[in-house]
Amino acid sequence: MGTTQLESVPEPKYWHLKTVLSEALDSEFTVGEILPNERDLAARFGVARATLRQALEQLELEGRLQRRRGVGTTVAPPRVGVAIGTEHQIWPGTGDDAWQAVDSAVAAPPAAVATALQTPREQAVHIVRRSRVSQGRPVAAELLYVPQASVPALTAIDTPSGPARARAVLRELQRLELEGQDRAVELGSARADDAKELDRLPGAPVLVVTTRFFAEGRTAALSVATYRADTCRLTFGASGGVEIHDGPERQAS
Amino acid sequence: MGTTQLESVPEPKYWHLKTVLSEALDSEFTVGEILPNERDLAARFGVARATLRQALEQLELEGRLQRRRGVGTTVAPPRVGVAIGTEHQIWPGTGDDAWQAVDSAVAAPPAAVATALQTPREQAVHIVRRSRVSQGRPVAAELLYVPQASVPALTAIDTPSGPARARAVLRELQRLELEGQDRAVELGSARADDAKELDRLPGAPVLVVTTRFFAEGRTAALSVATYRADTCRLTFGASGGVEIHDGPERQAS
DNA sequence: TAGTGGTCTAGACCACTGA
DNA sequence: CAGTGGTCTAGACCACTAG
Repeated sequence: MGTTQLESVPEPKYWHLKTVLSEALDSEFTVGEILPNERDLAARFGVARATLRQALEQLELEGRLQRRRGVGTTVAPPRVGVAIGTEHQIWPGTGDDAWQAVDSAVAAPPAAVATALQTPREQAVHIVRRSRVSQGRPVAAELLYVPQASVPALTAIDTPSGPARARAVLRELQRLELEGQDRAVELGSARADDAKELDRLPGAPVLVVTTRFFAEGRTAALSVATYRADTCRLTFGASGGVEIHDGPERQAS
Repeated sequence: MGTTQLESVPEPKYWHLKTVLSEALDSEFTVGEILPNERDLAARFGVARATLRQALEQLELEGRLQRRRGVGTTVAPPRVGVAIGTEHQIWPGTGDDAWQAVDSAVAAPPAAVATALQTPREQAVHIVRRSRVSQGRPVAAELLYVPQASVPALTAIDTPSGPARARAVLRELQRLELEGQDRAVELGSARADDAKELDRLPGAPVLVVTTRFFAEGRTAALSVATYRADTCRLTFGASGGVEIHDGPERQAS
């Protein structure tokens, strides 16, 4: 019996470190400020650099910090609310929807995509690459898969390459009557190509938004958009966004 | 094995390892199968255990693996699609919506929550805890914040504690006319209490779904639900879900 | 109690950035 | 070029689970 040390579970050092740093960020740092380098920080807290890095990684995952090789660690601004749903209730590319067409090609889709599109495997589809920028920062990279059956007027020959070609595919797609759509959000890690476009390292955490567009009784297009998980908050519904989660907030502004 | 390092850019070992393991999971393992332990795997690939762990962590983040201390590493089943929006287009707790009321209390909310609710700081609110189970596994833990003004008929005294009290709050809430709602999804890391409920370690990656419920011209309730990011795919819209992202799929079955 | 994953250390070297 | 974060190593011990 004696002392009740029920929850005297030794808290991991990196967890405690994260808490301490998090509070320091709230009270002693401003957005954009550069933190001391990892070696100094580790020494200051009396831990190995790897342990310090474990705490920093968590904070970066939560959008509190931003780290760049060769530069340093800075205090990240609050996550930017990115609207999902409003500009996608319609065909992609309709109106100026914050997306910018980058490129387009005709190629066989990944197996999983072919399954969702209900097209035979090895059946080439249009693949349109788009990127989304918000407040001057790249926030998302998208691959849009469009079966050739959805844009029958397009022939591979008479269209230019690059952004113009991508826009041509989107334009043709908009001729169909959109009957519905389907969306899913899950956590993923950035592929090398997406990472480059998002200005992150490969493997960076991303929110993968998969959207199926239905028309003519089938899946007429499939969008796979990867959003930077560290800097983005995906918002759904009418108003702009919610400024909430569990952690303490930076400021009211 | 001899590593193919003939790439122009030296690919990190853990990244290459992850690719190799991912392909092995597709071809040589079945769901639920136990992998060799980390020390053996590291030796087999000729890397340090920390490096091997970096690859495993990525695969776990992507929902390919499941690791449990004291047990081992197993091949995870495909992510379960969890519907968001359908059972939340209405007041929480309406119908049997897969959520289970756990507990309830009256306390001062976190500062960020008070801001969103537009209630004065230090103003106590009802806090209802619910958990969501899908296919026998806990997938989400929710904290629902309800200002006392939204449920005026409730007095703190005459209601029992525990689940019954939680259900009473929900029941009162449903008397209001829901005027709209607002949702946001972002990446977070599990707090200690949520982690315990989700059967994960603190800091585990979670998808935080924040929903504001509007009634009587104000925010009548705020829900903060944390979903296991490793096992969940949040689905929106009509049909059940999409089975797609970039990675190769396990099997159709 | 044996075996697992989780944490931690104290180094080393590499890739990248900016002056 | 110097300084940063990113990768990697070879250990050690701890917390947890199950037989």
